[in-house]
Amino acid sequence: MKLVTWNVNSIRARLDRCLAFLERTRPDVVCLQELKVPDADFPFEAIHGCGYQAAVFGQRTYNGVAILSRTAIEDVVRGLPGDPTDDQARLISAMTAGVRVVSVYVPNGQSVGSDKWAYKLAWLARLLDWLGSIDRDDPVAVCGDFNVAPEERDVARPEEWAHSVLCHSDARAMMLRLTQSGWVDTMRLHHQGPGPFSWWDYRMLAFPKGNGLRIDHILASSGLAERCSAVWVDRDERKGTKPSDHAPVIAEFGE
DNA sequence: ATGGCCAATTTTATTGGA
Repeated sequence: MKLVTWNVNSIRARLDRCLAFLERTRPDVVCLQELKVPDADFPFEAIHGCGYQAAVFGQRTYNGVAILSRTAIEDVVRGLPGDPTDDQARLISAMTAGVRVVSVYVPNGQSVGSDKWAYKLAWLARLLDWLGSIDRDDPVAVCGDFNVAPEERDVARPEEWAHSVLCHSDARAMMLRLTQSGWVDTMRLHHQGPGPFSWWDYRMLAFPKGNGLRIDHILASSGLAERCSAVWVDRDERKGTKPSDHAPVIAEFGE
């Protein structure tokens, strides 16, 4: 089973690239983030034409997450529990291909100390609470843009990013709690770094200069992680015309 | 062997991203 997570930074702006990626890579399941469309404007027909079902939790302008699958998608749950006042479309979960799949878009946090920073930490705390209630013996994959580079080896230039919202110790502590509670960072099963990176800023020639960070992750429950045979980043997706600033992260699972 | 922000909307500026 080939599983992908990809922050596309607008599904409408990225549709052609997204379809070409599906044709070339033929993943079984794809978690998308930053759709930036309401459900009504999601390109269901084009995705179906590629052979994929889609479960969508969209939102106008910002956020929006989806799960695509070549097989049936069941038990779709939209939104992260724990705060009835939160109306941001940042999490969708569903059963497909024998796995509970979660597509997450963690808040960026903008700047340390801002209102958005507080929202990021509160959202991560809610995510940890919710994931704590899930049995890690079941096959579960939590995939998405976590907006956290968990360790120094996840940053090409750590000194440059030391004070950013992506590397702050409070955010890193949340990721550490996840990986210490039975959620396996699948990339680190197969690659010890530095890198591979999954995001490069559009500005300042970050990509050609190699100024990347690993902020997109595929976490697997203990039960699923045992089946993880390979993980990699499709770096080529960051090249060429109109790329997303994120590259897809891909994990392969046996059986 | 990549390229000097990008996308959406509030649209010829502004906001948020990360």
